[in-house]
Amino acid sequence: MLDMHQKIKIFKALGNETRFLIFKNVFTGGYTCSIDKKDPNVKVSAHATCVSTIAEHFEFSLPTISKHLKELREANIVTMEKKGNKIYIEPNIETVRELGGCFTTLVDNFEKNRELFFDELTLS
Amino acid sequence: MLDMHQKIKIFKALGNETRFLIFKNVFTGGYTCSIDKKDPNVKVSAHATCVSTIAEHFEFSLPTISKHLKELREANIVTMEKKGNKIYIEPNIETVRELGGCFTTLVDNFEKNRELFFDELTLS
DNA sequence: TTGTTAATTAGGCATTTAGCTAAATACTTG
DNA sequence: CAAGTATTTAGCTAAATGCCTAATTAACAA
Repeated sequence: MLDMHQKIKIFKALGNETRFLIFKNVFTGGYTCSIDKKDPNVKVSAHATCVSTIAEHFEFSLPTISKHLKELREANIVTMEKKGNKIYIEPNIETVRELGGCFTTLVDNFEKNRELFFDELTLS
Repeated sequence: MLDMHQKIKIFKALGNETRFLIFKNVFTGGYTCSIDKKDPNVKVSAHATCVSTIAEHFEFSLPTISKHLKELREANIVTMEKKGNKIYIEPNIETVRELGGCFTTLVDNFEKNRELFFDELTLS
């Protein structure tokens, strides 16, 4: 389960346009660069991409993108794995799934509680 | 459907501990103050609470809480309705539900695409 | 070993954010 | 209308954020 501070970290990470777009890119942009051009046998996964490849899609400097990626990693919504001198980045599906679940649970509980509340009213 | 900038606004709003806790309070703290003490017939909803009641739960000044609430409202995750000289605040369930759905869809699509990707690999 | 590529760290600067107090606005009540 | 209650606005400051360039680290390749 994600605790409060983990959730806040995730929201802070995604609450910036650049990081949001980087996150999107990690999710959707992986196919074109998932396999190392020089060594097609090196497959990290269907989606993995690397820091400089992501940076190509942005106007910002590489250090800026690197720093943003660090924040996404610290929020645990992407994973980074070093292979050779590259770092491969993937979305952390488990965390994203859990976060979605939190919202769904929140809404469900709210509506259940609201029902209970009005039930009590009609009884009294 | 929530567009990108709406989502970023929501994440930014929830990516601050104070606002996160205010949001939590709007969700969970409503029962004790939902009915106007002086006029029990004024019921906004099972959950509505007001600015100063929320502020009681925090060490911060009222203007600070007010400003945070404004940000939550502008992110469209709470609604505020004026009745007399009080403002009643409720969670915006529809937005929260939609946000949860976004994450679920994201995860589902990712996994579907991953399946497709590996299917293609085995075919070739 | 020397050069090249990939990424991070350090340090600096401009902007934004999060808090405060004091003042203003809006509504209610005597 | 005057006093009281609820909330927002204005204006300020300290801290955090987001960006940059230059320097550093790490791995690979000739």
